[in-house]
Amino acid sequence: MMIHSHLDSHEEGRGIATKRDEAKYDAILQAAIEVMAESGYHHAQISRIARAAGVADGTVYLYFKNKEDILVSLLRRSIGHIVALGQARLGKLTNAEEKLREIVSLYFEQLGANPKLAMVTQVHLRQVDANIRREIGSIMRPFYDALDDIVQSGIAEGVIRPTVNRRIARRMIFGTMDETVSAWVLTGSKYRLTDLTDDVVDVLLHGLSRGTGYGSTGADVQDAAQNAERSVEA
Amino acid sequence: MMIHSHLDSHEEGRGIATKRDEAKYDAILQAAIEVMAESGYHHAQISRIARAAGVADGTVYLYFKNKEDILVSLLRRSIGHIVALGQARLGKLTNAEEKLREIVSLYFEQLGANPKLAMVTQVHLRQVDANIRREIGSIMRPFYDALDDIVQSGIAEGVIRPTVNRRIARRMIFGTMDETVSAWVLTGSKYRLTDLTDDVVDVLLHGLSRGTGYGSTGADVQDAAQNAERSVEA
Amino acid sequence: MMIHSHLDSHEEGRGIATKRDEAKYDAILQAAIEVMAESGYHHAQISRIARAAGVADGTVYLYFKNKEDILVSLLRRSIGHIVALGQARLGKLTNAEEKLREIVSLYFEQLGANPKLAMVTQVHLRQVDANIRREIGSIMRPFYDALDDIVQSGIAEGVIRPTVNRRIARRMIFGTMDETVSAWVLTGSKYRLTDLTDDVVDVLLHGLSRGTGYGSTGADVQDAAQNAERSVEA
Amino acid sequence: MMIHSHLDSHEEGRGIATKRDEAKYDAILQAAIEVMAESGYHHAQISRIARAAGVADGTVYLYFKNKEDILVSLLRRSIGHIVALGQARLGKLTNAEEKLREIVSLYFEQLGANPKLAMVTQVHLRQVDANIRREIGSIMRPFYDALDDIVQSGIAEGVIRPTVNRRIARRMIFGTMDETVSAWVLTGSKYRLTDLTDDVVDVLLHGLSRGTGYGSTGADVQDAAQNAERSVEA
DNA sequence: CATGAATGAGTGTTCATTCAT
DNA sequence: TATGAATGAACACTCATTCAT
Repeated sequence: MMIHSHLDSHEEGRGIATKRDEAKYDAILQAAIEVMAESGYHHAQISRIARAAGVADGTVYLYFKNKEDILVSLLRRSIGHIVALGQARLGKLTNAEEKLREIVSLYFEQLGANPKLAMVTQVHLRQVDANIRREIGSIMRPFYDALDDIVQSGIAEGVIRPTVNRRIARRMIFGTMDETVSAWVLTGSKYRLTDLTDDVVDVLLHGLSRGTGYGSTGADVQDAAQNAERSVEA
Repeated sequence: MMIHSHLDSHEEGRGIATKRDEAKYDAILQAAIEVMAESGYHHAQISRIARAAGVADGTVYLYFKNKEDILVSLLRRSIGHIVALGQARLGKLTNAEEKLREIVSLYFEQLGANPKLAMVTQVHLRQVDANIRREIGSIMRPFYDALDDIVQSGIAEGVIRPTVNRRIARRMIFGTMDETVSAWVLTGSKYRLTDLTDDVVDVLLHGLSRGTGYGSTGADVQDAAQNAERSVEA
Repeated sequence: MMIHSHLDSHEEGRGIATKRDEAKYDAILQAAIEVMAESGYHHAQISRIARAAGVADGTVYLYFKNKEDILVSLLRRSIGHIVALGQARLGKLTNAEEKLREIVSLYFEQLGANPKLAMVTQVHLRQVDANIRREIGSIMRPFYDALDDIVQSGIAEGVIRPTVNRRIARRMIFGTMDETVSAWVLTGSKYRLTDLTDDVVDVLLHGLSRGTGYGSTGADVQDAAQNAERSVEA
Repeated sequence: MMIHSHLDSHEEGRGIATKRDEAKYDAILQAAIEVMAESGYHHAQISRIARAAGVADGTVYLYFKNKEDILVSLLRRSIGHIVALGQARLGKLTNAEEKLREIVSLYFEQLGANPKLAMVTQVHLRQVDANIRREIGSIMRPFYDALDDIVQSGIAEGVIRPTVNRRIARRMIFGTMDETVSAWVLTGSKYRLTDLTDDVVDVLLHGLSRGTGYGSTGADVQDAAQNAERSVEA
C-alpha cells in the first residue's frame, strides 16, 4: 500500500508557533476534543477550551490561528496518525483483502479507542463552513488515496474485480466505514467498534448478493437467526 | 416493501400553523433552499429567506418554529417525497435486486434533479446542533426502514446472503449512496448522478472481491481499461 | 456667500434606516455626545450609548452602520447645521468683513452653546482612524468652501488684499478658530466663547503688525495694560 | 527670545531607564515613527515597533513606561529640538518680525524635512487619550512660550499692535502653522513646506484686510492672478 | 394572518503589558 | 539588561426571535 506521506509532517500547517511548548499544544488540542465532544463546535467557547487546557485565552492564539484551525488541526493529527499507522502496517501485507481488513480494523480501532475524538470527527467537524470543508477534504485525501491504492492493487493482483467502478468502490468503502462509526458514536459508543470489522469487510468484499459459489468467509457460518440476535447496536 | 408511513403526514411536525397559506409555506421552503444552497446554513439569515419568499420576517415564524425547523422540514418533505415514490414504485417489484436498483435510482434521480436541495441535505443539514440530529434521524427512519425491508425480503427470497450483518448491510447501502451524492454535490454537480446507478448497485450486490462463479451482471463486461476512462467525475 | 449645499441633506449619508423613528435617531446621537464627551471615543461603549439613549444595543445598528458612523454623523449634523445657518445669515450680508465676523461668531456661538459637542469635535473626533479622517475631510469641505468664498468675494470687493495666498488665508481663519475653540474646551469651557469673536476677527483682518495708518477698530482702544488683565482663559 | 528650558532635559520624563543604551532608545523612537507613520497609532503594535528597532518586546518597556509614553517622548524630543534650535537662532535676532519669520521657517523646515515625524505629530499624536493630551500641552508649553515671547517683545518694540489679544495672537500663529503642516501632511507631503513661509508670515503680520497704508512686503507685489496659479498644493 | 422594528444575548480575537529566566 | 512566551481584559457587532400594531 502506497500511502502518500505529505501529511505525516502534520505540524507544518500550524505556521504560528514554530517552537513553543509542545505539551501545551497537545493540551489545547486535547481540551478542544473534550469541550467540543460535549458541546459541539459552535458552543465550544475558546475560553472554556483554554480553561480546560490550563492556559489563558490568548495563549490559544499562540498555537492556533483561530478556532477553526483547532478543528482542522485535530483532524490533521488524527488522520495523520491513522495514515502513518497504515503505512507501517499495510506495507507488510501483500494481499488486497488483508489490506482492506487492516485499514478497516485500524480505522475502527483508532476511533473506537477515542469516542470523544470520534464524536468530533463524525458530528461536529461537519458543522463548519464551506471553506473549511475544502481544507478538510485535503486532509482526508491521503486516506482516500490509501483506499484507492488498495482497490488498484487488488485489481492488479486479480483479487478485486476489474469491472468495479473504482471511484465508487472507494466511496463504498469509506461511506460504509463512516456510516458505521457515526452510528456507533450517535448511539453512545456502547459496543466495541472493532467487533464490526469482520462483518463490514465481508459485505464490502462480497456484497449483498447470494451469488453461486463465491468464496465464503468464516462469517458465513452465522445464519439468519443469529444475525437477528445482534442487538447491541441501536 | 413496507415503508412506514407515519412521517407521510409531514405537516404534523409543524404544530404552529395548522392550515395556513400552503403556497406561502412552499415559498418559504423553496426560498430557504435557494439561500442556503448559496450561503450555507449559518449565513442564511431569516431576513434573506423571508425576502426571497416575499414575506415579512415574522411571517416565517407563523409557519416554522425556528430556523432549524425550516431545515428539518426541508428534509422531511424531500425524504417524505422519496419514500412515497418508493412505496409506489417498489410495491410493484418482487425481486430484492430490482428493489435495490429502484431505490438507488430513485434517490439519485430525486437529488440529482435538484442540486440545490442536494447541497442543503448533504452539506448544510449537517451543520445543525446535535439535538437536531436526533430529529433528523427520526425523519430518515422510514428511508432506513425501506432499506432494511429490502435486505430482509432479499434474504427471505434467497437473493441476499443470509449471513450478512443486516444493520451493516443497510449502512453500506446508505453510506455508499450518501457518499456518492455528497461527492457529486461537492464537485459541482457536473455529471448525471443517475448514470452511476448501475455501478453503485453492482458493487453493493457483488462487492469488491473477484470470487469464483458469482453471477455477473451486464456491468461486468466493462473491463479495467474502460473503467480507467470514466473521468466525468472529479 | 455661496455655501455649497449638498450637505444640507445631512441624512442621506445614513443609508441604513430610511424611515425609522427620527426621535430615536436623535436620542442615540445625543447619547453618543454625552458618553463620548465624558469618556472619549474609544472608551464610549456602544452598550453605554444605547443605555443612555434608552434603546437596546442592536437598535443602534438599525440607525448607524457602526461606531465610527455615529461619530461621522455627529459631525455631519453639527457642521451641516452651522453651514445651513451660515447660508441663511451670510446671504444677507454684502461685506466680506461682516461675513467673516458672522461666520466666526456663528461658529463660536454654536460650539460655545454645546460644550460637550465641542469636546467631541475638538478632541475625540481626532482619535479615529485615517480612513475616517478622509470622510471627516469631506464633511468639513462645505465649511472650508464657505471660508474660501469669503476670501474670494472679499478680494473681489477690494476688502481683502489680493496678494494673500488664499489657501493659507483660509487655513489661518480655520486654524485660529479651531485653536481657539480647542483651548476653550480643554480649559473647561469656563468663559463665553463668543466674547472672543471681536478679538479673533481683529487679528484675522489686521494681523499682528503695527503698520502705519491702517483703519483701527473699536478693539484698538484697549491698551496693552488691559490686554494683560484678560485672564479668564488659561 | 526667552525659551523656557525645563523640558530640554527631555530624559527626565522617562523615569525608568536613567542611563541605558542611548542608541537603543533612539532606535525604538525612530522605529515608532516609521511604524506609526505607516499604520497609525492604534495599529502600531509594540511588537512591530520592537522588531523594527531590533529589540525584544519587553525591552521597549525598559525605555518607555508604556505605548503612550513613546508618543509623548517623540513629541518631547522633536519639540525640544525645535525649541533648542529656536533659542540658538532667535537669540541673535532683535526684531519681532524677523523672529516670527524665523520660528515659522524653523518649524516648517524641521517638520518639512521629516514627513513621517510630521505625520505622527499632526495626525497620530491626536489619537491618544484625553489625559495624555494634558501632558502634550505641557510639552508644547515652551514652544507656546516662545510664540508668546515674540508677541510680547514685538509689542514692546512697537512692531506689533499693542491692542491685539495676545493669547489669541499666539493661537492664530500656532493655529495657522499647525493647519498648514497638517494640510501638507494629509495631501502627501508633495511640495516644499518651507516655500509657504513667506505667505504664512505675510498673512500673520498683515492679516486679510486691505487697510490703507500698512507696510507692504515683497509678497504684496504678487497680484491676484498669480495667486490663483499657485496650485502645487492640493 | 401579516408585518418589521426592536430586542439583547453571546463570543472570538487582539495586543499592551508583565515577569520568570 | 534583555528576552519573548504568556497573560487576560475588553468590546463591537450579528441576527434569530418577539410582539405591538
